[in-house]
Amino acid sequence: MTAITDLDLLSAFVAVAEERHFRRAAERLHLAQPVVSRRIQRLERDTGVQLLERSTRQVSLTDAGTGFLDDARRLLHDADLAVARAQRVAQGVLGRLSIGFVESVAFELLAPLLAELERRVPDVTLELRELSTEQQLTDLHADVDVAIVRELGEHELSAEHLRGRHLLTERLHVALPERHRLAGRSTLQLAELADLPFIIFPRPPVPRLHDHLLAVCARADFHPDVVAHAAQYPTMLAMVAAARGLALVPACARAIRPRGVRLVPLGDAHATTSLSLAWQEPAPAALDTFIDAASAVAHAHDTPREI
Amino acid sequence: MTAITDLDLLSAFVAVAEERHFRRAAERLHLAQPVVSRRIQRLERDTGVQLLERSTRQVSLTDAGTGFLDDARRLLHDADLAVARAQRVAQGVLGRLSIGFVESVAFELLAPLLAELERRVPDVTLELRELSTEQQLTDLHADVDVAIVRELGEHELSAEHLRGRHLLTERLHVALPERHRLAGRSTLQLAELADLPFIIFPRPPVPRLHDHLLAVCARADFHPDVVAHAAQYPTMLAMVAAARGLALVPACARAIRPRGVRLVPLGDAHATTSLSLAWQEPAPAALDTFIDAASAVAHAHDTPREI
DNA sequence: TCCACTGATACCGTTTTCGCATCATGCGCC
DNA sequence: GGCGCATGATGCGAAAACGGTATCAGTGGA
Repeated sequence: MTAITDLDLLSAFVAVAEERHFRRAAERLHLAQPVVSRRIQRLERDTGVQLLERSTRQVSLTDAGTGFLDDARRLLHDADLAVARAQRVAQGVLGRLSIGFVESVAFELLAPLLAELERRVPDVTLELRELSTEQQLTDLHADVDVAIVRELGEHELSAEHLRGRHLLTERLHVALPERHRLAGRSTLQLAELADLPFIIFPRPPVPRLHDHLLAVCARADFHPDVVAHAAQYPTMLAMVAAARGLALVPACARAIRPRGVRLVPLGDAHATTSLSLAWQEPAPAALDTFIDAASAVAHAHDTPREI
Repeated sequence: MTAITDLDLLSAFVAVAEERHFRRAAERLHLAQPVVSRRIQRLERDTGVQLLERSTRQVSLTDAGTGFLDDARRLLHDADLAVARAQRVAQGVLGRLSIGFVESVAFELLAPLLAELERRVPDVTLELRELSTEQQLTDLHADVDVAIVRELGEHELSAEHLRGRHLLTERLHVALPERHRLAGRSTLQLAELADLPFIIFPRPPVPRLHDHLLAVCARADFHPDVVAHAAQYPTMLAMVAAARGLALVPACARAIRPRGVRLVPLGDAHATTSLSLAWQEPAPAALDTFIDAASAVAHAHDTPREI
């Protein structure tokens, strides 16, 4: 098998072919002229093909050399390109990133986050998957590189290679039918809702938020009177609009402007809910940029408004 | 500039990536295992990118390595391809050959010659140019790699790097109007034509054939009574058919079966005309095959018939 | 005829690279 | 749970490869 192993030989050949002069080619390559002579000899020996016709007065390409010149240039270029691509993947500016997120992220956060990622890493292909928090933490290493989840506890990060980071905390709001007697209030206390009917997230599919909201109520010393369950926000808010009960939702639910529903912020200090990032090591290099972008976008949404 | 110079590093990387095992990769490459370890290290150092994740128990590709594997395989393949192409050009089975030929070659010789070349060197692109002998010998190094010419003298080959080779000799025929009194003869002697009117090739565009035919007549001790000139065979034979005169043409003119014209072979020993190849060094590698094919085709046409 | 200039070669010191032997580490088995 | 085996990494000495300087040899022009 006669094959090329050293791209320096190709560089020498390209230089000589373009300069048609061994000494000038050597200068271009910052080498002594005999080195270039030997590289051309080695290239011709390795390929078994005479590529250059040379006398002491002039250098010219053979037919085989003419064709090989194009191939050599392309090979050198492709080699550089391959290295550059690998470097860009390692830097996280090229590649693929699979992002999982809970439904409510799509209300406000997702659009500016995608815009920011497009700005920072346009060559990273994003795969978006709307999933529940539970599904995401389970599938984390399979389909999802990074998850945006609700109510991630610090203690959960002890799992193997599981890492997490708090993103933002938002105030809980009460969703009321717009003709409800409390709908005109600018703020409410949980205690005022103790005897009212609640629509709440069902435990089996979304246990985390279910448990969190019950815990929030418990800190206000009551157990809500649950009259219905809904696993998605539009369903839940439609039920509120139909005056079946009221619901506790994150502030970002305001963004979907539900018809016939008023959202009133809760004044209780602990009436909040958090969004966090979670991922599993090793992660794609684009993750760092993603975390940065997500934090920036969350911060921009967080500070101007009250939590 | 961080770049690859050694394709052996890529081979090592591909082997390790495919085997996911340094020792097996080393065996595949017929190397000791430490060599492979160091080649991977060198590749990662040269590119500045970690391509493999390796513990003592398993080897896996990083994201950058996964993409780089494809590029590395393609680069190695392209390098082999480039060498193979150059070798094929040097062997003359790939490339380009420009063939010049005089008009009469198209009558008989050209078709089987092209078929033979297609069979022997299908990847050689042929450029065909019908030109006079004079034009070909002038343009030889410019546009035409090899010329098929009439009446090439040995003394002409003394020119710089001009080479030649006799191809075939064919008998001259007399072209007569089919109702001419001599048209029924199976053979004729030049001396019988001494007083008849001749149509002949004009000297300026085709001096070689003009001079040759006059010389042939001179050896039969007469100077033809030239009543008209024609530079192409169809024109000349149309004039013969119109009974303007008679003409001397090579045997291959039979192949065009001119209407209203009879071709009668000349019995004189010297009443022949030759086709030769001419080329200029250096010539494309495909020339050898061409000479071989042309000789074979000429021989096949030459031997079954009388010259 | 000589000179200037070209690519090829000889030689030498340095660097690189190879293979062997060995080390460090991590998983599995008893 | 400690021992053993397999794996990739490292140390080292010998050999090969490589680059640079000096020089040779061929060619074309003054």
